[in-house]
Amino acid sequence: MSINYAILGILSYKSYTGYDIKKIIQDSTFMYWSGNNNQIYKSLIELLDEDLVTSEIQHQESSPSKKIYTITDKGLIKLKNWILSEPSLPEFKNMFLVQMAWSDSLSSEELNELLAKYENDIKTQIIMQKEKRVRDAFKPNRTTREFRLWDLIYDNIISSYENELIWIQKVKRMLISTEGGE
Amino acid sequence: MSINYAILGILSYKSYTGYDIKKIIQDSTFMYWSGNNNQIYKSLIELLDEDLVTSEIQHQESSPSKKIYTITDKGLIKLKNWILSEPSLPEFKNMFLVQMAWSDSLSSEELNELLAKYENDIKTQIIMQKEKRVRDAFKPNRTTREFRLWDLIYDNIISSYENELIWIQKVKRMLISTEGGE
DNA sequence: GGTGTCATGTAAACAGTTACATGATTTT
DNA sequence: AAAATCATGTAACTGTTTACATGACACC
Repeated sequence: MSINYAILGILSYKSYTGYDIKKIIQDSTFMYWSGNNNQIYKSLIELLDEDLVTSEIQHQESSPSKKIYTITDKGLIKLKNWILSEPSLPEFKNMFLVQMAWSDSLSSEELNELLAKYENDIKTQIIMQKEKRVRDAFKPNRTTREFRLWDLIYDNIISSYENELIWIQKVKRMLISTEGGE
Repeated sequence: MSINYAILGILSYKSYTGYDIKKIIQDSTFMYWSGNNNQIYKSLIELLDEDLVTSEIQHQESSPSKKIYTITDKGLIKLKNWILSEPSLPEFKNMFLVQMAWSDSLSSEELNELLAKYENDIKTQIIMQKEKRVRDAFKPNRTTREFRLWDLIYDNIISSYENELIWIQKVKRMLISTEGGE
């Protein structure tokens, strides 16, 4: 499971509990998994079985016990090998394109409304992602280079949405400019 | 299942067999499902159960029998309602960003190599997607507007990859310009 | 007194992929 | 002679989501 590498990465930064990891993944845009319990706790069991992480139980008064996971040397090697491995291509899954593919059955008004809704949703996303960039708590910053790498990851996400915005605005222009034409 | 709407859309264009639909989806970039048998044939059974499509068996000499699926009025209504419904946001799933997040553990050379590989893969994709745009067989074109809509879908895919290329080139510049710095 | 956070985990359902199975015809 | 295409379908597995379950504390 690819989420295992995301978790190994997080643990290479610092030791965490499953609950911590869950929150980090849920709050992250680029670590795109939902981060539900089932995924995280199952992953951690797998990583333990493969000796890529160890766990230490920490009892607390008046709070549930924690299991703190720490990456092993074997885990660090596995992580580095994966980082060095062939990158995979981004997956663009956009149900809106499927909707658009058959939207010639709509009237101009209906189609314009649909496009406007999508444009609005994208604009909202851009604002949200820009806020996230400023507010996010989990942002490794051990070296100047690491800080820049993480900054560029935020750039990627924001520019993806901005590119989508430019595209949908082009779509609107192209369809309005030819309305009723031919 | 969202693929059901993609199939309804295809059948709103023309009646097809499961095998035809499978090939259309496999060849399409924006209909992003793998289009394996299990998905298609299961979907078609569901659509039949809900009376959104009907099937007609066509026997052929010296070839396996076909089941030709045709959309019903109920199916057309269901499709139109879905097209008019709230669009969902695009999903950008990019494992490369996760790789990059922890790549400060690499040397400059290793990192540059990783970035170069990704840049190359993206460039290849752009060429492939531009070829697909020209060569694709399945491209509804019943009205000028429909032709334009499909053209804009191709634009979306290509511009997504082009945006990714611009981004990775920026990443290279940003990291090289500060190499060894601070 | 209800909701939210901390912290672990499991059960059931749904979605998706890979591989298997059949059998004829066509292409290399 | 082998591989690919046409055409249907199933089995087994993997991955993902939603919901359930527990229990204490903090906040409103």
